[in-house]
Amino acid sequence: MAASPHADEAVAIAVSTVIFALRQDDGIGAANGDPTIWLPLVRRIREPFDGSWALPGGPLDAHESLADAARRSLAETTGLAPRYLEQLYAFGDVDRSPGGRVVSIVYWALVDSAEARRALVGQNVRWFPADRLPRLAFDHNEIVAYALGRLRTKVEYSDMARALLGETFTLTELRSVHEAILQRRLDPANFRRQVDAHGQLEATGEMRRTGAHRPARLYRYAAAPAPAPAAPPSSPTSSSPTKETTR
Amino acid sequence: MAASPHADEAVAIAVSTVIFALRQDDGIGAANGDPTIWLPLVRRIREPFDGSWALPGGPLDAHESLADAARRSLAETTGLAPRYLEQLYAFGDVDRSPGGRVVSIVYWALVDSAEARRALVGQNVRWFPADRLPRLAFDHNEIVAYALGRLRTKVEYSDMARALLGETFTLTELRSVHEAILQRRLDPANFRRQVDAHGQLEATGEMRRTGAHRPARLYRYAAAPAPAPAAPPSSPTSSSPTKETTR
DNA sequence: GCAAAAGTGTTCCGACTACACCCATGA
DNA sequence: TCATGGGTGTAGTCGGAACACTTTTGC
Repeated sequence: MAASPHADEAVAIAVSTVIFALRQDDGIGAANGDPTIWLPLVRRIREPFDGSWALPGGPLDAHESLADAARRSLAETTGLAPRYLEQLYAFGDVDRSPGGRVVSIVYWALVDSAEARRALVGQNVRWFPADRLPRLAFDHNEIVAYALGRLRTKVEYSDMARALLGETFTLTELRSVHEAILQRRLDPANFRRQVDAHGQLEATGEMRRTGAHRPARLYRYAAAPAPAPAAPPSSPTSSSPTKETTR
Repeated sequence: MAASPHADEAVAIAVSTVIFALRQDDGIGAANGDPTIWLPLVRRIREPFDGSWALPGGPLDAHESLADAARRSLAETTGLAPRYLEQLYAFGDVDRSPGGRVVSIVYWALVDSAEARRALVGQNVRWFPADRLPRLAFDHNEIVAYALGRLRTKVEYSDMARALLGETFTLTELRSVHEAILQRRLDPANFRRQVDAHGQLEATGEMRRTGAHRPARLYRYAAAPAPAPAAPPSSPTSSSPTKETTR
């Protein structure tokens, strides 16, 4: 049944997700300590762009919200359940998809390293370092670049980096997350003061010992995560924009 | 191309715009100097919400970009051509539109006062003060509240306020725009230093004399507007997200 | 003891704030 | 000359950046 008088004039809606995780290794096998940003892509198995790598996603089901569609397609294609999920942008240029007009509502997401290892990697799903991507299907290279920009600006003023870590962590681990995203070194002393000035961290009392040096205190987040993709008073469970997620 | 096996499961796309302007008067007729934020709404002439006020908008045409659809529907319903236009958010809750699933890609826009006076006000188009809206159709009250939040956070770090003013203006006029949006008084001395620290203003050499006091210098913006809804390197004319429009 | 990372202290600087003060005009 | 807004000067405060220094471990 056609959605408009002219069947070929219908506009399809798709929901895709740029999902980030940190990995220690460099892809060749050397775990050199400094984590870098990786993301999972799925190989397309039909035209257009058959064989190309693309963002996980799929059509919007009539009975699910946009965020639910993002979570579902993510689970179906990669097996991943993100800790953080936020709408990025709606991409709707007329010519962005050869062979049919598609508006893509794109989300971006974060998973911690443990969850990332759980991904269903295989013939058609693979992790790529965010700064060394192949030529992707559609306008997905641009979309990833935009998502990376958002990740980098948002890590500086929100607590969203916590979604990339486990329950407890050292300040050096938290700092290395920020360093991986911002791609520059941060002063350990100043970083420490900045994070505990926000008063969201509490020491667990435990220590983590690694290497030939003083052990580090372990911390956890005391406060709930900043209401990132939470809702304005109205609809608490479904998808609504944050008070101000974007600057 | 059928959108889905069941016609009633198709998801429609609409594009709507929250468009802001400043007005001196208070709606009753008293021009008391302090401008306030107003926005135009259109009266719905069919179900659902027949008779209710709603954001200007309409369906997405298959051959136009999202931003073009926003501009077109704005021109058709209100006659307005905004100076500033940027994507706000895609609203897609399942139950937001009784009688059919609709995903609304919402833009927000600014017009200057001269353009605002040009609007086709009539039986079915009227301006409302942004903080005293009636109950609107759909989730449009929430959408306006979200857009107001974005306006208020963005005015503090971008030059987007210029879209609400004419070619030349005094610093007091520019400051009163900020005050109207932020709903608080700003120190004239500090405001002056902040704006010219950004180095975007240049004095025209002209003066504006109003009232029984020292005339004020007129300024204009020297630099091009910050690339608000401009494009990452690729597509210069069409709709792409800004480098970082959202915080 | 020595290297290395954890953690503390201190200084400098730039941005924002508050507010005192002078300037130019119309009435 | 007085009221009013235009415009300048200046001292206080706050947060970030830089970096010296101490602590605690493994070897």
